[in-house]
Amino acid sequence: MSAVVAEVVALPASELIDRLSSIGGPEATRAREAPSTGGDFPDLVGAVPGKVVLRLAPFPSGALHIGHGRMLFINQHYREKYDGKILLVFDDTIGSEEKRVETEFFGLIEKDLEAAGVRPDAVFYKSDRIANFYPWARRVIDKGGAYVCTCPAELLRENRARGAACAHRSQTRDETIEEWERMLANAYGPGEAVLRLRTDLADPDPAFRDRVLLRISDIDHPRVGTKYRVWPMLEFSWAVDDIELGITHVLRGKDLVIEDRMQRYIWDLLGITGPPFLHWGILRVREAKVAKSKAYREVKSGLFDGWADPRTWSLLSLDRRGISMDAIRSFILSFGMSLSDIEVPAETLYAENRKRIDGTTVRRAFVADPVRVEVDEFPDGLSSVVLSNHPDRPELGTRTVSTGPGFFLARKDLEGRAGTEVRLKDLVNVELPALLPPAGGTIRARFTSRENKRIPRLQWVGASGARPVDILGMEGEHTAGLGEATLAEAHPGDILQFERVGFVRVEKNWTPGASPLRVVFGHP
RNA sequence: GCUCCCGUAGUCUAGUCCGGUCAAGGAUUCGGGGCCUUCGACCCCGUAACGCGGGUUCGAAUCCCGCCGGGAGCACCA
Repeated sequence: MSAVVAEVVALPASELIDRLSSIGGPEATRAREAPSTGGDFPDLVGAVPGKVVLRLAPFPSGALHIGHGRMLFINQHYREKYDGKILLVFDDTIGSEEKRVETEFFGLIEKDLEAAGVRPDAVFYKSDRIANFYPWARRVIDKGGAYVCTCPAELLRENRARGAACAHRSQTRDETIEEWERMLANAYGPGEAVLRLRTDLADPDPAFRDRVLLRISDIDHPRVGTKYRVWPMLEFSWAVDDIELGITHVLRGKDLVIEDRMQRYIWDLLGITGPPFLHWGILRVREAKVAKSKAYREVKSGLFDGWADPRTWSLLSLDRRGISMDAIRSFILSFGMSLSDIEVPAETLYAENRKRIDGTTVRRAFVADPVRVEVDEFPDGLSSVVLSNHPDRPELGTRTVSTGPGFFLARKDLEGRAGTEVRLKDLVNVELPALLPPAGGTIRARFTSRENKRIPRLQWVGASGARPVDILGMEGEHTAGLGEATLAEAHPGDILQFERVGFVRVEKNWTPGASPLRVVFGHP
């Protein structure tokens, strides 16, 4: 029975509703009326459970970031809903000078997917499939749907804006075939000739007028080198591969809407019925200001600490900060398939993560910029104290830490409190001296009482056994401080809450005399 | 400028297709209180929204028209 309950509790609300509805009865009604916390995901038209095939198509030029996360988790959501398959298709056509394919990112992206728990059912590389695009191009040409244009790119653009035809547009089909063969036979250099789709120059959408299907590039591809010179554009390659790979539903960002129309246009021309398209809007996390290209530069230059640097906001970096993929998934799915562009504060993601870790995360004391405080008249026999690991969760146990008379307090906590009585949290009350010391100095405070007074309560670390700690912050900055002695037992991967600082993830354990405890700041 | 898309509280979202059960639900933020985690955890309570103007209707967040605002595309990038 309990196993059944656990299973039901673990189900996403949408699936719960589906299942209850299939059972029928009053439960179904209640579930349907229950308020939804998540976003809305429409049914996929024509989807047959077990037969749905989706695809992820990243361009290997960087680590996946939270925006890509939306692609990942939406596809994953539908895969689960319909018991479908997900193909990972690296969109590694030749790109451009600015946007290059790099080998290292194939592995990195597969790692990202694994971390996200999205296991593709198969992996493909566009670059393996280039030759196959040529006969398809020929089919389009045979239908009279394309022509070879040798206009310079700028002229092509101008004509497109004006809706003007160039001389090449009136090519006969045979001429096009001949020119196309010449393109394939290396008669043209890069930029000298392209195969263009013949749409309608009067099309109201200037973006849709005679777009380019294939072009010539001599860029050295990391997987296939210079084996091919004629490369497909994204739209054409997908017009082919969405059919060849048997994709049943294309889910993509709304920046790609015009590509839908291109693909459909080509399919109509060839008498093919392709899959339907669904889109989502742009998702931005307010704090994630670093653009992908900048992150790329900073990682390359070494200014950032690799793709897991917190400043990249890559999925890898969030994992490093102890933000679970499950939290990221819920966060992302809460936006549904909305087409409006959204900017959401990172706090919303943090809240999602907190729900998962707060109840199970032990509390530890840490003070930044520590000031040594000697407490005069500190009670004899109070050499240690038993503290709860979690204020509301006794089941998380306790730990014993050694106390005074020597302590470290955070300088920030001391500021403005000279000469006042404060409480060392969970311990004793002391009176601070009238003057605070310069950096590195020691102050003497005086023990006053042990009663629980409602006065400012300060975080403290017992001087005996205090461990050095280094926190890597979200801006890549390091904060040095001291933590309680129990931190000697913290291991890489542990998630802790430094009280009044925030949740951190341990990256490197403390080693006597060699290394401080290194942690990465997660979130408040 | 042209094309397409989107407008529910500070932010995100449910509801809009099939008008009444929505004097609009949830999350987060914010405010107040609690707490030996004060600011920034956690718990409790609370504030807060249908972009504007017309129309249809007994009745509109939901349907129609106009306006305004925001975004994306207009690359031989993806």
